[in-house]
Amino acid sequence: MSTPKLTDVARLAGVSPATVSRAINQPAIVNAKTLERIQQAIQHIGYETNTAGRNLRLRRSDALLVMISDAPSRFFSQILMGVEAEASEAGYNVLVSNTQDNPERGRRLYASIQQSLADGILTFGGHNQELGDLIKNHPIPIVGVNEHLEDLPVPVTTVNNLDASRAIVRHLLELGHRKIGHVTGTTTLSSGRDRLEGFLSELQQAGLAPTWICNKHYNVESGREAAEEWLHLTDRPTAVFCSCDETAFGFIAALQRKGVRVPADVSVVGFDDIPLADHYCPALTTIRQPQRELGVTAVRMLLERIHDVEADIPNQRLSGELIVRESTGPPAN
Amino acid sequence: MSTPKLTDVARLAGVSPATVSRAINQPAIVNAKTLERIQQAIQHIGYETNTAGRNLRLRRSDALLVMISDAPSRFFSQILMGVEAEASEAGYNVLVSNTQDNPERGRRLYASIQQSLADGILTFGGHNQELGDLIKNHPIPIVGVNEHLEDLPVPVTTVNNLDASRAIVRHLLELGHRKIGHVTGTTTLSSGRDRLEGFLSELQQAGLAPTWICNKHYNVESGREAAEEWLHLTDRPTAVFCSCDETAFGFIAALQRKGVRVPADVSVVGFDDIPLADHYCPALTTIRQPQRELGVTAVRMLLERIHDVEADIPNQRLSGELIVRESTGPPAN
DNA sequence: GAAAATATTGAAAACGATTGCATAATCAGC
DNA sequence: GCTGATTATGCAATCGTTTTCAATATTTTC
Repeated sequence: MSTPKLTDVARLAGVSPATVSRAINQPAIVNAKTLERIQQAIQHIGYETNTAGRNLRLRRSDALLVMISDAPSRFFSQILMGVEAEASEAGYNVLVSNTQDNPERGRRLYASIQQSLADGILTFGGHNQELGDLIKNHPIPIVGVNEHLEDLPVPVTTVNNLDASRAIVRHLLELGHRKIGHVTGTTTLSSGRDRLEGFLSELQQAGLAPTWICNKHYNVESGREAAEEWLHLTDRPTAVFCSCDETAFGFIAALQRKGVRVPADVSVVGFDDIPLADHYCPALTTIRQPQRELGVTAVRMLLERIHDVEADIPNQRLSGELIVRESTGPPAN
Repeated sequence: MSTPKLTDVARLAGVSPATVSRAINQPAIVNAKTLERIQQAIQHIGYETNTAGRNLRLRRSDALLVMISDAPSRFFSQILMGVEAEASEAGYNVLVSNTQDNPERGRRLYASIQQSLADGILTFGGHNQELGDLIKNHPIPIVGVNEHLEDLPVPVTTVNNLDASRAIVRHLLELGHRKIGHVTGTTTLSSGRDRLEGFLSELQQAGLAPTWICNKHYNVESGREAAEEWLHLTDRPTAVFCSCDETAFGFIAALQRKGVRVPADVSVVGFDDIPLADHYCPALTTIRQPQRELGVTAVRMLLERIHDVEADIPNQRLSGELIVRESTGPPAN
């Protein structure tokens, strides 16, 4: 007497379970009269199809898996919201899993995927040994978010890091800066490399060489450390492109503490446009990432792959927008 | 020839499927010799139990559902990491779902829960109509995180907002402040109310009345708005307790823009201790929330409830820690 | 050494849905 | 009114596990 099942509906409607199943999944092929009777019955006893039974029979799961291989990324939750919305729209559930540091957990996860835990994988963050193995052994739909996966035949969606970085440099050049520095992100990640490359190439095109390259990671501490270095430079850049907003904040805060003013003494640019960027003092000039759209796009790509395993899915580069605020201005002199 | 199943293992090991199942789930009751043979076979063909089949038979899902009813909360991803880690440890998967604004989606979700989509629910954020209905109709294990759910018999885990707020006020009193204000969080949420109440009660105990109460929400904009108000006050508090770090940042940034110095002109305290708090200028005095631990605790409570539906599970209040940094100091005069 | 107790295993029936094949019912055309 | 095409339905097998019940093998006990 617990949850009603297909059979209960069938009995109530006076038809066979097969017909009820068809009424639900392919209403077109069942007689209008019968259909209505069945729908009434479903309404009446509040029937909902059982996922486990259906999954077992259909050998699929209606679930997407979100994998995060590192600490919660900079704006993970924003993207996740996009993922969730789009997936749910398409009738899929979203599983979250973190493979951090634990190869065994990663292995178990991948193993369980082959059998209907999830129909596809969305992976955040960089390359990953187990992921590579998985793909080799069991072709399963996978789409990468934010970072390219070296050597792996996995379509990815990212912001156009190259163009965005170039736009930043152009902005600084237009303000009159000639001595420009860059605090890199994690350069083992493709985004870190692309931002660096965009920075370098645009400078080169202007006939300039970078004044300062500071190799760091995507976090606040990196900004503070970079500030230390900057303070000790003999030839200081008048503008610094930090690889993400957090780094920019750490950089600015550490400088302010030493009495250096932004942008009067040095201009600073970030990347991402996190909510705080507009409410910092000074408000941060940065690149707005289409966070939610990244999630949505990733799901669309994944579903396409799921529905047609052979489909050739190209990488998607979404464009970031330069948001000019207070942290950039003309060079001191 | 695709993924090996129980039967394949059985055939290879020369036993019945039943024995293989036992070897996996209750190794103790199967003969040592047989057990080893079975394990060899499992290893050999790389068998992994099929979730759908198992779930169907056992009528459960080994999955927990994370519900988020509002925009990605302030430190959602941190807590989610805790949830994921603890759940995975116990062999559970984590589903993420967002019911925001869409009652139909909420309904569908709840409906599908009754039948093995998830064994339990973790809900972030406040009360929720559908949730109430769900509980009434189908008792299912649920645990709340961060916020109390009015009227619903749902155990929750939160930081001890009352004590933390009191600690903040005590800190400000010790610094010599007598005119203290509070920018509230969302007071339709229990956390917002508790922080306010802690603030008021500690002041009262010191024989003081609040100088300023500014009703806002948990976000950056609120901080900026509150700053506007503060600037127009005739009797300005010398210290302001902002209900979360973001609000504090918005508040400080807007003040700095007007030339008001923190903490020289006004002391500011936040709540949460997000990563940026330590790298702001000035570094923010705030309450450190045990974010990851909140997630872990929530999962433990939920699992307890799942294993014993009758269990009486008390609310868990984790304690926050006051972190004194640069944004608070003695009053101006 | 036989009876009784215990330890291992297997056969078969679920769990709840979907679907290929076959059958029954309806209908068009002459 | 009969044949052949079409439309609707039902039967029964299947997806991969788990578990009850009964049967067999192994010990233990006297």
